[in-house]
Amino acid sequence: MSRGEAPGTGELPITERLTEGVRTALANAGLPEPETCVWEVPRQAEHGDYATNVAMTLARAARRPPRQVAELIVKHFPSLREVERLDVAGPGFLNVFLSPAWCTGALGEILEVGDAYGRGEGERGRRVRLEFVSANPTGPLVIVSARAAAVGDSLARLLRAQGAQVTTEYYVNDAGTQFEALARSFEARVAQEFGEPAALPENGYPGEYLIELARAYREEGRARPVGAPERERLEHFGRYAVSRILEQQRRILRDYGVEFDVWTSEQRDVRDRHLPEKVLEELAARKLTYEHEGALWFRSSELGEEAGDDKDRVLRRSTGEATYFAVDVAYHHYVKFQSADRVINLFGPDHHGYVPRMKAAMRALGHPPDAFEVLIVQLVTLLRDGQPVRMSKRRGEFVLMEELLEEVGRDAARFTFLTRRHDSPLEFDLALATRQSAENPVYYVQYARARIESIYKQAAEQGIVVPPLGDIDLSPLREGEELAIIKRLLQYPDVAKAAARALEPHRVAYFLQELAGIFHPYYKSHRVIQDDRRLMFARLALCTGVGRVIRNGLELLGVSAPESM
RNA sequence: GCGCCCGUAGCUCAGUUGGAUAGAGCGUCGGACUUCGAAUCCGAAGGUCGCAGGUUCGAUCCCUGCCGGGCGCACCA
Repeated sequence: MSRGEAPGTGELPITERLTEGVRTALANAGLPEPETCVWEVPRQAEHGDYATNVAMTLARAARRPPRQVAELIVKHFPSLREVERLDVAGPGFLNVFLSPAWCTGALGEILEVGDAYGRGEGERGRRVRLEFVSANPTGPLVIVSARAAAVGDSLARLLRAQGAQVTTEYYVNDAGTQFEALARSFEARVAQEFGEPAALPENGYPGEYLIELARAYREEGRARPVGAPERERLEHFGRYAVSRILEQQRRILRDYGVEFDVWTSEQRDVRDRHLPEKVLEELAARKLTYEHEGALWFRSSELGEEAGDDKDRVLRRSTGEATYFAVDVAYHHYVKFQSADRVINLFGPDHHGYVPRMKAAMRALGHPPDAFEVLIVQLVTLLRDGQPVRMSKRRGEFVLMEELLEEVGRDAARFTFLTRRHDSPLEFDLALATRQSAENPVYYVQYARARIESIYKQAAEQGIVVPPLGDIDLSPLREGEELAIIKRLLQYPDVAKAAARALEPHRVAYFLQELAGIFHPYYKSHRVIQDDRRLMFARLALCTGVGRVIRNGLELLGVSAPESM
């Protein structure tokens, strides 16, 4: 049942057509309509290509046994060219068997849609603000940032592919105590560079990179603000260090394939615009603040069960200075929500205790509960030959994102991060990853695409002229494996859509592995290039479809799909 | 002590809003290159889904308790 989709975006995913069929059948049978109709791909072939439990969920409302509901659906199901047969099975499952002829025809549609295959409209009209990485500009990026960057960037791609308007953002904490600690540390390093005795401050940053930065500073012949007031000196050294460190971070991220639409400065875009003061007034006007012992508190514990925090939080210290929390609330309310109706943040696990107060604040300021989402990207435990590599910025020892990329490569790193759920901790063995890089699943997927290109190259060398894809007769595709591959390709739009909805890129990664996992054996046991021209062209078309979906899928993950490896 | 996340094959992890006989990769063992790329393929072994209850037609999934691991509980960020 087409709804007149815009050209180039393809037909509705197969499951949506089946759902339409079920709704029609229920209406014809005079039964109540379900809110949703969930389709799953059964593990066993005898259970069909798709199955739904809708009859079971509807049994109560229909006041009939599940199997009877299922039988009524079958009886009143409209005749769709997609469907060959409907079965009622087990306690009341509805099993759908797709029509082989329709499937091979659908391959033609996939080829026609091309790089738009798998795109959808589910998120059309939504403006999403997506923030990730946002590491403090106090040092180089480490491994967790690589994970967050992979997840965040892929989420942006997934949401955009579903029609959302996404702004990716890197928030720079270039103010506050950490900024000050950086400035003091750097000032000390510069002094040392000029041969003066200077000690790092108590909570300073001891890493090598500040020494290198100090050398660069001296070589540039900068005028040191010796004797200037402390505030000026810290501003001078802090700004210099932050801008250089950010430059480096941005370069590494770009090499990783991640570019941000917006780099927001806490100082310039929030504090200098006096947004914290403004938001305190707004919260006060809503009677959500109170004074206690000279500080201003937010009644975060009184905002209802779901939105509430376990205690109230300080917004303005007794010194008169706004807390990090207050600045963050202002930043979200005035900056992020000004240009978006959905705000998604990726945080590290050390910030998860921070989430309830932020949610409480967003809700207090009138944003719908689900408009503000936080995804916790769990830690990466780094191992080298089974031994944990401890990471601590304070102690100045860590494994850098740069080193990771050198050792295992961009594609392998991204794919590895994206084959895990973002909220599950991940163990990454560097030595193992390097040694096994040839067997890494990412190459398995990429190889399938490269192989397909290779077939075309081979065909060209033999002087075979392949007709335009649209002119190829696909009906010779009769093998079970061929049909299975096409059916898998047909699942792709549902996978892409579900991954975007659930904010789970790993679904795409697993799908691609499975697709490659049925393509490689097929390639091994069936010749593409052969004397039977009709069959050869049909198989070439099938290969093109596989390559197309692999490319589209890897694109969503930000992983390359080279023509040859 | 309180809160959040996590316990699935030797290891690293999937398991689609509760579905039918729990999967993949790596590792191990045994096979396959004179034919489109062997970064591949074929086969085998490997499980009390942490433990114990509960909810129902049905639980790896939901609820309760316990055990084990991670993280958080600032007028830090």
